[in-house]
Amino acid sequence: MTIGEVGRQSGLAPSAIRFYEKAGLLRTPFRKSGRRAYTPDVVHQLALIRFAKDVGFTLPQIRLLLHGFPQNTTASTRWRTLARGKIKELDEVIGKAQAMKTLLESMAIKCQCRTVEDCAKCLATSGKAKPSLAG
Amino acid sequence: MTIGEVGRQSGLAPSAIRFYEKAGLLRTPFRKSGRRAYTPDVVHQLALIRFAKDVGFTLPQIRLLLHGFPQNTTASTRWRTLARGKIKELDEVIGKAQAMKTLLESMAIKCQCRTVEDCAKCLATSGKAKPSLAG
DNA sequence: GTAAGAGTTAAAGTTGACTTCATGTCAAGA
DNA sequence: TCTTGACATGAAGTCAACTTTAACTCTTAC
Repeated sequence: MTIGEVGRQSGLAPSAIRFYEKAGLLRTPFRKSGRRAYTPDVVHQLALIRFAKDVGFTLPQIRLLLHGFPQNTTASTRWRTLARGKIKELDEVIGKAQAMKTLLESMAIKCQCRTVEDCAKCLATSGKAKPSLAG
Repeated sequence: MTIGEVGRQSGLAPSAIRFYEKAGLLRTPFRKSGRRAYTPDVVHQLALIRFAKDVGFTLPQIRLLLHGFPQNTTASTRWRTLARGKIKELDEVIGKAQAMKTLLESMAIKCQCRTVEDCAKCLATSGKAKPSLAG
């Protein structure tokens, strides 16, 4: 398969496929007169990469998942190892977003300020009571 | 106050304060022999900017909040107007992150694949049943 | 034989919110 | 007076995950 065909089947731009290759996610395929000649299983590999991206992994993390463990490491072990940290990250994202939403809703409901300058002073005086988002 | 003092009081780098000025969040202050000379209320304004950032607004949105409405628009109206869209965005973020987490947990629990290549094929065959994250 | 279309590369551009750098000015303290 | 430190500016660098561009090669169809 040419890189164009792989792109159509996987829904990716050829440039993205080349990029994944350079990033170490895909092995360099055979070349036929200079051009990449893929076997069809690369489409599965790309689907896996997409799935990993969908659950939040970065490209370096996906490279780790694919090629960063001792060779006899099972896939389930690889997933579990990486999933632990990522689930933590996701919990943080969720918590932070919920805190932001709460803060925003209470602001939209309770703010009686006439000018934004009033808000600035209001925040300064009530600042200590505000829930913190830091972390 | 010099920009350094403002930075120390607001917890921001002077470069960030200059950046906010250029981005249209802060009005250009008076100059004393070329240097920015601030009145203390800029610290409140910066606290407000930080708060807006904390609840998820981008700098262009904050500029809108501060200077993008007719002058007699109340602060509460400004907040409500901008909060509506942002809350929607946050709901999407939360939903997406929760979906990612669910997918990741089920992967970590249920994956029995020996190699990651098996995962790739497994995803290809069961792909239609997978919950979509698109959107 | 030639033109269109797809492939190749390396390098630069994109977005957001800044920081860092290079270079220059200025002011206060010893 | 001289040094040190803070300030000024504009340009370039940062991160992620690609895309776009420029310049070139190669295949295929006519």
